[in-house]
Amino acid sequence: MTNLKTDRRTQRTQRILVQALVSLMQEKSYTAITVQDILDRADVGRSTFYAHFQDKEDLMTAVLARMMDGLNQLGEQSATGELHLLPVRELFEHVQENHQLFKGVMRGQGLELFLEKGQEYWSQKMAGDLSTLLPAGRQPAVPIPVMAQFVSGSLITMLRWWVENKMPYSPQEMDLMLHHLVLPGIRACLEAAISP
Amino acid sequence: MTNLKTDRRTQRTQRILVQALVSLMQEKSYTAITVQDILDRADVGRSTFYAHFQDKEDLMTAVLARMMDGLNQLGEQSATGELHLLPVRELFEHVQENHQLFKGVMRGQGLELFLEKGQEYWSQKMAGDLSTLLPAGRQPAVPIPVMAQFVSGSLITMLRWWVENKMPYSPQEMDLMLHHLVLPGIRACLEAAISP
Amino acid sequence: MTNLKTDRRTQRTQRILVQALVSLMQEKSYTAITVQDILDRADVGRSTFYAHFQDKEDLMTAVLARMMDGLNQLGEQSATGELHLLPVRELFEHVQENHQLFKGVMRGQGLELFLEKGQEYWSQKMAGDLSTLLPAGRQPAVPIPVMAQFVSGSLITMLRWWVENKMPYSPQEMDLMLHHLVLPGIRACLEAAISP
Amino acid sequence: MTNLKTDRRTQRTQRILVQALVSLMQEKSYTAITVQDILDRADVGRSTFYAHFQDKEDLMTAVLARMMDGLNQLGEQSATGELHLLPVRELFEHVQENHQLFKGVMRGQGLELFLEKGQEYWSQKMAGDLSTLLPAGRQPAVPIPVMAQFVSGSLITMLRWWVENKMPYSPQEMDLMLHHLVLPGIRACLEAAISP
DNA sequence: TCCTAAGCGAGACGGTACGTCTTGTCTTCCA
DNA sequence: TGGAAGACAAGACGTACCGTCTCGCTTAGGA
Repeated sequence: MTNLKTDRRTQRTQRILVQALVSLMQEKSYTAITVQDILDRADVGRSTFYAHFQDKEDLMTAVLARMMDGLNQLGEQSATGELHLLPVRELFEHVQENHQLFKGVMRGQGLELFLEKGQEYWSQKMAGDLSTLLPAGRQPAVPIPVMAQFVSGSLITMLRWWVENKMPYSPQEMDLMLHHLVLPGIRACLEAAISP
Repeated sequence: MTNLKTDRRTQRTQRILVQALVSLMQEKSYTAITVQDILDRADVGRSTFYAHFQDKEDLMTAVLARMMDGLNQLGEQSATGELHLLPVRELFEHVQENHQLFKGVMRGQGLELFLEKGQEYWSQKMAGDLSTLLPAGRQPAVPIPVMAQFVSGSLITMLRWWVENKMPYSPQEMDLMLHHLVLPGIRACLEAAISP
Repeated sequence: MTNLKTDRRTQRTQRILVQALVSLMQEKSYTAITVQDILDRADVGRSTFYAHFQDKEDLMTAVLARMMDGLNQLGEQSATGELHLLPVRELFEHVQENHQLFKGVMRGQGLELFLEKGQEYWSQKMAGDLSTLLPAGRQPAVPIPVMAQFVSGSLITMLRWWVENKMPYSPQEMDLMLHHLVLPGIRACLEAAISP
Repeated sequence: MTNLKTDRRTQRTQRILVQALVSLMQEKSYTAITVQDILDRADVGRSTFYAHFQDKEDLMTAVLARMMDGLNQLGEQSATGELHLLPVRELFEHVQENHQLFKGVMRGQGLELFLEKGQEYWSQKMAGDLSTLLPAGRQPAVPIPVMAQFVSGSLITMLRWWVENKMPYSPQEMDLMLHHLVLPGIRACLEAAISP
């Protein structure tokens, strides 16, 4: 079988392309980057690009998937306390280290993709966590999906605001403030749950 | 003076163009709309368009400004109770009536512009309202701008989620849920304010 | 009656426009000149221009008519010897004095108009002169219109070449050379005329 | 080498474009032809056009170069007698066969290009031929370049007149008449040459 | 060792949209 | 009330990208 070789080459090319896009996004916004820019940076032919990805957006999706994987590992590592729902500090630290990249991601059309993927990812995670926190056999005052959306939305909103405004607070402070703002509402809604 | 005539014509043209874009956004996303589409719909020459707006984005800004003006009036009308910070119900009702338009606005590159303008608008409004609620001579546990960003972010996030998911709850319910989720955090932060 | 005043204004406007085009053609070719350029130079509104001339070409025709009138006067002044058919020296002298203008006229689309008008003008003049030189009741070896076309064509061709090549000979020399080249052929054709 | 393929494709595209322009010029004047017209006729994309030619004029130059090549071959074939300087009959015959094309070439801005290229081509050819006819070590009464310009100018002038006036004489007649008109002058100037 | 099929670079191509530019018309104001 | 000012529709221009394609080169695995 030729597949082994093929697969290895294939994966290498895709990795190179992803890296090229990441690298370019440190310099300009996703929208401003042309396919040609990526080809030049990756030293890859046009047809090769389109053999691996449908279009620029498809490649961006792969980039975001990688990012999400990275963030995911953060969550795994940190122990999740009672209502310490999200590894906020770790998240902000990680973003701080790659703030150029995140700035690129959050400008132009990339923003929509990021919001979509990010929201989806965190809100599902949230939904799961919240379910376990809910006393068995009770209905929360606000449906779980809405709460999940609220939490993940707040998180991403603040993240975006933080990066756009040159990270005026430390990750530790952001963690504290976010929990101050979000937790009371969540706790109230969980406690106010109604027995069915 | 020639200005009277000129101004009247000028305003008429700009209004027509804005209406054309709004009308088109009921049908497809902002990104998918071509300048030519707008010209055809508005029955306007290409050069005329570029005489009034730098590009499509510039026109979109004008559209959003109009929208914000419309929303602004909602806020004026409703009496603002103690912590009934935002006219959430009215807002969701208004969006419900124009949900096609809002869907268009929130897709593609329009989203970024909408978030930018919307966030800015609501968060400034919030910052003002919160200041008045803060007991005089006290520092809140979380800086006002952060709180304002949190509230307006939650609002817009939920709005977006609501429209994208086919408005599964009534405006009244959304108002209730949002206040359940947001207010406890705000109240806590304001009460936890520290005397300087 | 307003006609007097009106006519005077009308003529004044037309004169200003003609002068504006002439003035501009000292700087760039007829083709490169836009109607807007003319309006700016003449300090005249757009509609005014189109009230007086159909288009740029129409104005150019007026300019050329003026030029032809000027050249015509040259012909009148000089005594026409036996076969000294054309006032070549005077013509080249006149062109030399306005060579910037003529350069402009002979570039771009202006060339076509110039050739058309110039050819027509000179060749008709030629046709008349040649008829008188032809012994009565004889047919020339070459039809008069062809001869006229030949002479006027040679003249304009040489004129064009002379200006384009920075006028390498004096008007006196050009006169001499042209007559050396053209006259023998004409004389031969007239003498070889056949009795009908 | 990849060049072979590329060159072959490149030449094919350029040929198609040239043919498209030629084909269109049978129908309307060069000036009236749009780049889009050419693209449609050639079934070629806009960018492809601009990859091969700077603009419409550039393509026109290529068309004229082809025409000149065609005319050149006429000259090669015909034996050049003593003072039978130019293959006039063959030239007029060739033009007669393609008179639609030539009419298109000689209208609008194409005329200037045609005159430029044509004059240049024939006058250089003439200059060469005349030099060989000049008795060695003699100076002609009129400089060779001037004579060459005169001959080629007369030729093109008559050609233009002939086509514009619906070709009222046969190529054979035009040949005869042109030689009647041009040769005496040339012969005189060559004979009047002065020993240096 | 040679052969062969796949991955790949290079880049020509058709197509679409852009923002600029110029033209000739048309409307509105002003003297 | 007739002429000037200039906004406008129309549409061509040259540029920039896109996604498709054709072509040889390279290279690794099986014969």
